Amino acid sequence: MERNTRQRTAIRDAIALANRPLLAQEVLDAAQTQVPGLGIATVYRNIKSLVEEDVLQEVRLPGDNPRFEIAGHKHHHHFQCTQCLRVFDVNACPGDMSRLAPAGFTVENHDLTLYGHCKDCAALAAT
Amino acid sequence: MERNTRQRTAIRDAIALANRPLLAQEVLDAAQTQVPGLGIATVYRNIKSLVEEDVLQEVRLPGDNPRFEIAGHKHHHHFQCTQCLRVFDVNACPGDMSRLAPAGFTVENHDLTLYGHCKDCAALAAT
DNA sequence: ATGATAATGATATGGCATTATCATTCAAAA
DNA sequence: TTTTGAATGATAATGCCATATCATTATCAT
Repeated sequence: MERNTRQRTAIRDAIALANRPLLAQEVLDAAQTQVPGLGIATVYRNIKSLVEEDVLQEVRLPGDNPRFEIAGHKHHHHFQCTQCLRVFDVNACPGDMSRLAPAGFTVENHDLTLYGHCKDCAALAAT
Repeated sequence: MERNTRQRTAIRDAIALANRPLLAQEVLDAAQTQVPGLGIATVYRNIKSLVEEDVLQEVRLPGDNPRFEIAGHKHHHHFQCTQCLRVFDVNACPGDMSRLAPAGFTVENHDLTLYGHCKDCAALAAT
């Protein structure tokens, strides 16, 4: 992955513009609007190299396949809409979690996932 | 699954005694101490029916296969040791998460996973 | 204790995400 | 513009978890 191809650019841009973590399939769908013939293998290849280059970072949610977002965001969490299943960033954190763990356990990190209805789906449900 | 077999009992007991969520493979390992010839297919079959009967409930952690614990516990979260990879219950919760979500989003539920060293691994690391 | 049949164990199969293969295309250095 | 090999796209192969299959075993109502 040393050359700048239309495909690679479309993949990186699709993830950057989405502003939320995308599944490999979502990346393919989004990037195909720029490069119609784009193949899924190219998506996986470029995601992998972009993660190795720290341009992207992997986001894992319980029970789901990996999603990818632009790396470098400060500590944050995620929200998954139970309706459309899309995942969004949550730029907030309840704070220190050390006190929650049982005695003798040391807490180094944490993951928080919120579930509910996203703005779009909540608006639809309200009608 | 209408008969009480040694296998079914061993599987349910193994999960109950572990007092933490177990992977199918961990259930097999634990239950085989009671029923040496136990097969993995029987573990999957019984876990499935015990979940349908609400005796067990599934626990999903980011990036991991399903684990299973006795159902009916009150709202709680989980801790995964980054050393031994075992998962433990955390009987605590930071509380209401509604305020964390972006405007327009409604929060109905949440999952929290703590990462660090469990009591056993922390003790070993301290030596 | 016996018989009907549910459950088991070994293993083949399925499902699905990801990776490997390879002929072809195309980026970019000269 | 030519050249070269990295990247692509189509698809086969892989890996892993879970389920299906089926001959055998064992539960439990009678």
